[in-house]
Amino acid sequence: MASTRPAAADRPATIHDIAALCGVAASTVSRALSTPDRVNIRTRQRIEAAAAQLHYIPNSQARALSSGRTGAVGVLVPDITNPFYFDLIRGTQLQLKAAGYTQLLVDTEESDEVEASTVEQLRKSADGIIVAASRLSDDALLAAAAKTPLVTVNRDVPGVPAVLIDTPSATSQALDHLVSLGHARIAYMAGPVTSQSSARRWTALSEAAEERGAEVLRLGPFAPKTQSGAAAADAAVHSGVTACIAFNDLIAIGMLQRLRERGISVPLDMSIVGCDDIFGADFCNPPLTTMASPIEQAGRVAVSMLLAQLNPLAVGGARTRSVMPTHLTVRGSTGPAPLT
Amino acid sequence: MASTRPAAADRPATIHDIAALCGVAASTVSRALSTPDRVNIRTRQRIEAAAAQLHYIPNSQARALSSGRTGAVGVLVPDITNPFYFDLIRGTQLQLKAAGYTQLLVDTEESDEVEASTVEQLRKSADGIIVAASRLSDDALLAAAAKTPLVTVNRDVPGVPAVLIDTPSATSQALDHLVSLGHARIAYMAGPVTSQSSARRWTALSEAAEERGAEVLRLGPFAPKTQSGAAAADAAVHSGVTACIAFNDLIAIGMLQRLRERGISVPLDMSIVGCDDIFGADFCNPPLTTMASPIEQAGRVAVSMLLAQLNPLAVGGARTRSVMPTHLTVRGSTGPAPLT
DNA sequence: CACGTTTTGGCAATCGGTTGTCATGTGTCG
DNA sequence: CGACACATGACAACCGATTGCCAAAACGTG
Repeated sequence: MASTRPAAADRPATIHDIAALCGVAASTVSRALSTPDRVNIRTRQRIEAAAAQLHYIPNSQARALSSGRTGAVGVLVPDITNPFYFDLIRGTQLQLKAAGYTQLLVDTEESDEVEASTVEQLRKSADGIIVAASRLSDDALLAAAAKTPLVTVNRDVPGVPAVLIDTPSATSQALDHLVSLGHARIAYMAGPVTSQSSARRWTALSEAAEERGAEVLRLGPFAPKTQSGAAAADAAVHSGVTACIAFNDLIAIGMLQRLRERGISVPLDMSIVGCDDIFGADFCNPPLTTMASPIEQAGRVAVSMLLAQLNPLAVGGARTRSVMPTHLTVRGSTGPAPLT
Repeated sequence: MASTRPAAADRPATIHDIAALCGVAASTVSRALSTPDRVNIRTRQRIEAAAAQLHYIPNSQARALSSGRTGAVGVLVPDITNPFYFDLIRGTQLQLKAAGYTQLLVDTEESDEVEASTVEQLRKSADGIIVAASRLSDDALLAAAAKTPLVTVNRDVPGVPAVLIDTPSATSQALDHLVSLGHARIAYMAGPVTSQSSARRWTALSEAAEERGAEVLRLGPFAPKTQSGAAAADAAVHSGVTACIAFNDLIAIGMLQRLRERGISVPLDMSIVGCDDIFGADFCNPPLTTMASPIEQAGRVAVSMLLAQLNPLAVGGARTRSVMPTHLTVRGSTGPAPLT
């Protein structure tokens, strides 16, 4: 049909196109689509019909610019290739999508600098941020949280909403498990020095060990990668312990491989406990005894907490801290202590 | 200092703040920052100093709105939790960051509908799109590529730039390997029906089998998850083959687990070949013989091809197709055919 | 029927940049 | 020394939506 409008080009439709088609003002279209109550139901239906007909998709940039809300949430993880984060990412992705948000996933490469600059960057282009296993200092996190809605995962800083995974308590379970199997000298293969969860876990472990009269020693730090497992295994063997609790499954799996290479039997000569129950923990050789937790759920909870900050509609203050339970999953990598 | 300007608030600095500080127009600031040559070097330096002093960070929304360029690239994968994509994602992330782009990672949940709507969505908020293992039809992909710069990975559609992983040729290698071990009846455990790589691989495999006088049969389809491995293993056992080539490592690993449960020895009773050499393929039990390729590099190449589309500065036409080599990595899951 | 109240919808400013146009100012050359 | 090209920077129009403000319309009531 011959139209007098400038161009019904192939270009995506805007509210102006809709307005022209309906013979109303662009602002009315905007209202009809975002605050339906402020507009006559019949006008609204005409507008909705026109929007559908034109395959209208709102321009998120423009919306962000004028409203200040971007509809995006940044999710920062230290290492995308660490399977631990798969489930977390999956959880955040699902929950964010359900709420109509877009996930901006960034790998901070275990670097506090990348993390800091990303947080700063995201302050403009995201409505909120979820930071997993932050490498930032408490102060930096606190400052960031003051400027942007932010939720941490596995990082406990007073004043910053957080989802915590209760590995410390699972650590005691792991210790009990090993002690009951007759192990008396146990090593903790520590994670990065900047990792708060590693520190918390070691504290819990050494306290629990004292109560039970077991001896624990701390080795490392080790990078949370399977490659570090070789060094960890060698350190463990050299230290003479009969059982190890690793910072995470990656290190534990790496140890398994190295010990096998060295002809040291797991669990006959050495027992290994991992942490996180990542992809692979159930099919490595031997299958790994590890501390499991509902990671995907942690991601969902983190999103919920963040959204509660963004839309403080609920009267009661939103939960600002959530602790995910963790339990020990016993598989084949732990067994009775070798006879001396 | 007492300033006459409206507000030196805590709010992030804009080019207007810089302009006011330097006593020039905002447009000059814009030019100084984006087209430095168009501005006097001394003015420019003053502006740059002011920008640094004010910790100026450009607002990406505003920039996107007026320039049309968002500085973001969408990366679509069917399943974030599939380890195959870790390396790909890592590759795209690194290369994109190096080029100053932001990665928008989306999990399309193996759904063509989600994929289609995401592509449409991203058309506005990203400068280009990389689609891994697309579930869309050739026509849909072609149409999308016409509207948005787009590169596919592992999906060959004429007219759409693509990075292909040459698993078909590796499939022949795998077949040779198995035939030389004495296997005569071999099953291919197919992937999703919508997966083009699965189809291509089957074609290559059946052709190669004909040349070599081996018998191959196709079982499935199976979902690319370890859970499907159980069904795959049972189907393989029932079919009476002595060796299987699986669509990917997830299925292969699942088969390993199931066969172990059923007391069938790998590789004594059954040989298994996977594909992708994902995380876990080297430490499962037994370690998996699999077809390996430089996935991270594939991600980087995909980004390069996309960026070449975005900035067609090079005179010669950009490469529109790139094939990544694949080779067979022999580990413990394959061995001589059992004596009949 | 007049008046007050509530809906309803239009106008225009605004978000923070980019970019085309144009008026200067500077330098070079014949 | 005049003419001309070019470098420079100001102005203003946009990009596509949101939103405060106000006027017109619709409604109800006495």
